[in-house]
Order: sequence, then C-alpha cells, then structure tokens
Amino acid sequence: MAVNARARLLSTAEALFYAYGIHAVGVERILSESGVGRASFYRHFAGKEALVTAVLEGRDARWRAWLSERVAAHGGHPLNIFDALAERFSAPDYRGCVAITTMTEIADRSSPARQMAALHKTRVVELVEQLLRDADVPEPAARAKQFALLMDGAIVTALREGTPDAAWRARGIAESLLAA
Amino acid sequence: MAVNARARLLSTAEALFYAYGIHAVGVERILSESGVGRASFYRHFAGKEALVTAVLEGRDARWRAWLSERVAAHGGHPLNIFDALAERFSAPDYRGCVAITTMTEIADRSSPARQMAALHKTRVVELVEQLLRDADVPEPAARAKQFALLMDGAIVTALREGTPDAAWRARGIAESLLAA
DNA sequence: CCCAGTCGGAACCGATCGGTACCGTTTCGC
DNA sequence: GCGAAACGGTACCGATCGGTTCCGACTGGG
Repeated sequence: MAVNARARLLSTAEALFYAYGIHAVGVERILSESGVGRASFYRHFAGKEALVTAVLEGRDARWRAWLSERVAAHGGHPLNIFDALAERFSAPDYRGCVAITTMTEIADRSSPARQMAALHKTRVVELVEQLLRDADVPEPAARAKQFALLMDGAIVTALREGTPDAAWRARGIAESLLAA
Repeated sequence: MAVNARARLLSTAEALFYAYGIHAVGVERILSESGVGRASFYRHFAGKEALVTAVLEGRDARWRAWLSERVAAHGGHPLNIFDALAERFSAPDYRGCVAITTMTEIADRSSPARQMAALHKTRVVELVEQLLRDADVPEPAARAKQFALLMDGAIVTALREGTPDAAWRARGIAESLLAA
C-alpha cells in the first residue's frame, strides 16, 4: 500500500471528477477513497488544481489512444468515430467529457486546468483531421472542425438522454456532410 | 430595498450561476450581492436547490422567448437560429448554457434541477420543430433533433473558442442537411 | 393609527472546504 | 543492516459551506 501513491491519487481523482464533477469532490474524499495520506498528497501535487490538471493530461492521452484504437477496430474510417462514441454513450454511468465539465465548472480561462482542457480538444481535432486525411476526404481541416462540433454535440446530448442515440444522429449528419 | 426580495434573489443567482457555475457560488455570495437577508432567502426558497430550479425555470422561459424573437428578427427561417446563437457567442463574457452546466455539475439524474434542465432542452427541441414545420421542412421531428445536437455542439465549442465561429460552422452543417 | 406582513442584519450551528505541520512506520538502495 | 526517502494517520488551521433562529425596522391596508 505504500507505493504508487501518485498513481492511486490520479486514478481515484479521475473516477471521482468524472462521476461527480470537480467542485463537488473534495480533497478529503480523494484521500479516503485512495487510501493516500494527506501529507503524501501535497508532496506529489502543489494543490487540488495541480491534481486536476494532471488528471486532465492523463485522460487526454488515454482518451485519444482509446479513440484511435476503437476507430481502427470499426474499420478506420472517420465516420467510425461515432461508432466509438456510441460504445461510450451506452455505459449506464456515462457522465460526458471531463474536458467539457472543466470548461463549464471553471470560469477562469487562464487557469491551468482550463488550458489543459482546451489543449485536449485541440489535440482531438488534430487526430480527427489525420483520420480524414488518411481517408482522402477533401478539405480535412475544415471537416475536422465540423466533426469536432458534432462530437461535442453528441457528447452533451448523450449526457442528457442517457442513450447512444446521439452518436447515431451525429453519424448521420457526418455522412451527409461527406456526401455533399 | 425591502421589496421584491424574491426577484432580486433570482436575478442575482442567475447571473452568478451563469458566470461561475452552481457549486462555485455559495448562498452567502448570492445574499451579499443581492442585498437580501438570510432569513428572507429561506422564506422564499426551501434551500439552494429550490433556488437553482427556479432560476433554471425562469431562464428556460426567457431564453426561448429570446430565441423566438431573434429568429423572427433574422427572417424567421430555422437556419436563423444559428444567427441568433452567433449574437450570444460574441459576448466577451459568454459562459455557455446554464442547462448544460447543470447537467455536468449535478450527477443525480433525479434531482429537480437536472430534471428542469432536461425539460428546458425538450422545450427547445419543440420550439425548433415548430420553426421547421412553419418553414415546411420535411420530417421536422427528426430535423429538430439534428438541429438541437448542432446547437449544443455550437454552444460547447463557442465556450471553448470564445468566438462566434462555432455558430457559423453549425449553420453551414445545418444548411447542407436541409439541402440533402 | 395600529397591526400584520415583509424585510435586512446578525449570531449561531455542525460540517466541510483546501492546506500545513508533525508523527511513527514501512520500504528500498547501498 | 543502516540511513534516507516515501508513506499513512492525525491534529490542526482559518474560511466557507448550507441552514436555523431571533430581533428590530420598515411598510401598506383597514
């Protein structure tokens, strides 16, 4: 139990932030659920905000790796992005995107957490653009921004409806974009 | 100063919840900025959650009235929805949609605030559907759901980018949907 | 004119917030 | 096997959380 305190803090915090939001989860709860001592926490992180930023950074990397993998598994076409999203939306405890949550919960645009959330979205757009390029879709940069808007719209809609329907709806819109 | 305590509470709370989120704003701050006494607050509302719900209800009505009015001012076509959104997105202190914020901040789906937020989105879809019907767009119900997804995507994207560009992007997507 | 209703202000409650300091223990490299 | 580093636990800090209670002032209708 005395090793990997940092890793346990990160995974526990990520699960709690995802499920309940950032402001709703106190340091106290993260400590008790991770089994990490109070002092150890402040040895690894400058404070709660640093933990939030680190969680966002880790989630960014793993989320994009997951998306790449699932898109490839579904055939590798950019439209398969929405098949991947549908998998996530089907989870009964789906709670949206932590980056979006961060943007709604933290008003200060210059905050490290906000900037990390913005960076995540930028990187996702780049990933989508590469997928479009690989599929020889014309004007991949403009298309990627459109796809990103559809992805965010689907995520928010799925959070509201609690079903994967929004992924299919977004996929249909994306299809008609590519057909035009 | 001794009149309209309830109305002052609602408008102050709405401004603060919009700007900083729900969990980040304490009752204390709402009281001091509205000039309402602590006791008066609990005479008018059962608690913070009741205030949140009341704010969401009022905002729902005014937001839809505003959208109807702006769409009409822009010509009355369903595509003018995105012209209206662009106006909002241009505000330097634009902070997204309180209903979306509520859904990300409050995990409990059965909470009155969450249900009010969900009701708002349902009513917006109905409004959009009516606009589509008035414009003789085929399959208005399905189109309305697509438009709603584009609207939510645009709102989240605008919150991230801080520019009205997302409204034009969503409008472009909506145009190609209607052209197909 | 007076009284009932509404109001703002303040004291107070237990709980929790993020953060600091100190303690004794466990682990691991040398 | 010894010392340094990392660890979990606890007590404590001022501030704030949402909520209750009481009080004095102001206001408007009969």
